[in-house]
Amino acid sequence: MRRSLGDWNCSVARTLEVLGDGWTMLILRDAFLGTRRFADFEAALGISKNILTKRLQHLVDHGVMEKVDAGVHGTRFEYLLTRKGKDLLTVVTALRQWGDRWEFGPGNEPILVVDQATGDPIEPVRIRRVDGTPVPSRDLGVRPGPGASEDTLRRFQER
Amino acid sequence: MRRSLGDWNCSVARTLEVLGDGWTMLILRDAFLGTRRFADFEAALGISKNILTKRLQHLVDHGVMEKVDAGVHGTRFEYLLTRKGKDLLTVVTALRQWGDRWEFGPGNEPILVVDQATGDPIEPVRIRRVDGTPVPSRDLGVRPGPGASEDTLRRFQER
DNA sequence: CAGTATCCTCGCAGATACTG
DNA sequence: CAGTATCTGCGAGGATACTG
Repeated sequence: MRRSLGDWNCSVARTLEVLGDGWTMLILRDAFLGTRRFADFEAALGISKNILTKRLQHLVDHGVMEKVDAGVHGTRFEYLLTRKGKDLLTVVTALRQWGDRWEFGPGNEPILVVDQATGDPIEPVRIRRVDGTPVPSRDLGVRPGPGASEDTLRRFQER
Repeated sequence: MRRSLGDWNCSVARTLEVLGDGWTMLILRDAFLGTRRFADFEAALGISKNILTKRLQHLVDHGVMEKVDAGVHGTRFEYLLTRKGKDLLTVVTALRQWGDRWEFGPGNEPILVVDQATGDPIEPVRIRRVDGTPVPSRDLGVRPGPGASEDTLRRFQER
């Protein structure tokens, strides 16, 4: 039986529980691009209503989006990214960036990260040393952190 | 009917086609931590053999991992991250980081990114300005890039 | 427009047994 | 050890109709 992702003592697994679903990431991508209304998500993604309802609800439940009534006359709901949600831009960007590099070819990015004040493009996510210099991925390693399980530690030693 | 993710003209969707599955990300997490052998993935994840076979095969097909015979006496297969695969560390790190911040609390990271030469921890992924200074997520915006569809552009204008 | 409420289908994932 | 082969279920996702 597959354990629930939330049971893992692992931030990666916990995060996947929130957005591991196939649609969620695409909803977020569109949200970053400014989509706010139910019908717009529906049309853009070609997702069925009941699924979209469930996904949006799930995101609201986890505090990633908030549902606000932006109705001027009558009700009109909008789904907006919270701060927690906006903080997922690194994840979306990392995904896009990898796709640009390995699955797509450069120059085709449908999403661009920009400085909101100036509108200028911003350098995409990178892993850096503490002095700020970027590290090529071949020079990067990984080791268990403070919260790692005994099992993780053991397997890490063996390698 | 749901379109195949690969049909989208979007790097995010393309990437999700490679690793959008529920297990794949966790396999990669363990791969980064040094897990190489079939049985170790199996034990660590509690995944059933046939599924694991399929996932690993999928990753090999997409050039994320390679299956090599590391047998000294007899055959012993190992699944290793390719360069393309190692380049996913930004994605895994972004996921972990978000989980640390929003779902877990700090100081619990089972994975730590380190400089392979020194072993020192490395600053996690961030989005930065061209001058190298990091940008808080609330100051970040997004706009359609070169490859954006007409539809995306239109919805972006409306917001 | 923004959803509920049903019904249905297909495929992912699990369990188990077997193989070189 | 590293899989393949088979059977089974269950639930995510789709289609459609209906509602305030």
